[in-house]
Amino acid sequence: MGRSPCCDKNGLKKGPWTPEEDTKLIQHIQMQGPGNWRTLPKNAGLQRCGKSCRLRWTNYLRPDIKRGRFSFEEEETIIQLHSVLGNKWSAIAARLPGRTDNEIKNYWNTHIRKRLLGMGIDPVTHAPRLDLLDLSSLLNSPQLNLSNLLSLQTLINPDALRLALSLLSSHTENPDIFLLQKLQENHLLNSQLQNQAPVVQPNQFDNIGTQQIPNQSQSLQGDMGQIFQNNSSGQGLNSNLPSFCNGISDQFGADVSSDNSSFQSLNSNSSNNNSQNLSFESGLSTPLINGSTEDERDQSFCSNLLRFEIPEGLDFDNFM
DNA sequence: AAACAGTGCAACCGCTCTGAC
DNA sequence: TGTCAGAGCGGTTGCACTGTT
Repeated sequence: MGRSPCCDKNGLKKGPWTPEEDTKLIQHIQMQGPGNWRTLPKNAGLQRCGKSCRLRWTNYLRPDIKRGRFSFEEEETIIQLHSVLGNKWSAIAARLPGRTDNEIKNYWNTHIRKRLLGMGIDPVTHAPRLDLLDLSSLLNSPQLNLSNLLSLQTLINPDALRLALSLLSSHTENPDIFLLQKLQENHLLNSQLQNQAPVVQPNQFDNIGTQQIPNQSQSLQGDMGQIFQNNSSGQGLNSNLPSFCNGISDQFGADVSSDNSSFQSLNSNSSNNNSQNLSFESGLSTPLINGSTEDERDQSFCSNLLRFEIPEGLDFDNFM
């Protein structure tokens, strides 16, 4: 179609804005309003394209922009919204007064994403990915039993399973190698029986609310419950998780053993299969946590992440 | 003190969406 | 109904800053 560019690139300035340019833009918008962005630079006496002016204004100069470090509440809100909305940064920004989509996007990519990965949580699906955790520390514990291993199989990527097997193979005194081999065999069997990968893939839950969730995900709740149930007695997987993720297992242990509600979001959605009636209120009313150290922050961050539930009655249209 | 690597963020790019004609 | 321009959006880049060796 050959659409014309938004502006004539020749002679127009690019790169960082100077204070003088900022002043010109602010003064013009305060007097005239933004109006037409394409004609704005000329009227304001700026050697910039309209698009650059619009971005500068919306991302930096707007008077209602809140600058500075994200609070913990904001961070939690971002994570929770992202788990529902995905990379709809503008929709997320609409729920965070004073924050821009660009700012949130940057903060996600530079801080939150890394932290989630470090905790073994897939930043795309927000599901725990045990294959992202340190499997060697996980498997070197004598407390690992067949029940837990069989429970893990829906979460562990077959490649990670093979890796774990090889790790255990190097510890010949460890009797769990037999169990792991059984687990791998079971994996192969599942793969043959079902014409799909028997693991939780990153995008497995992308279509929650819009289509039927595979049975695989329904088994997830029971599996996770089984895994973390042992935790209440101080045994089981909890002690095998890396220290930075204690918050996860603590929370799971408590929640699952009491009411089996962890991961309810996945199942409640799959059973309801009705994204139109979901409400976001409880999802946004996150508890205020005053942890000040990074460790405390990570722990509560970790636990609350996995507690997130997509409430019934959420109306996605409100966010789009 | 200098070199290098890692990190954070503002700004840009290019595609998509939307509404006017 | 199709075309087009404006605006919005998500992904990416480039650079300044900071920490480490």
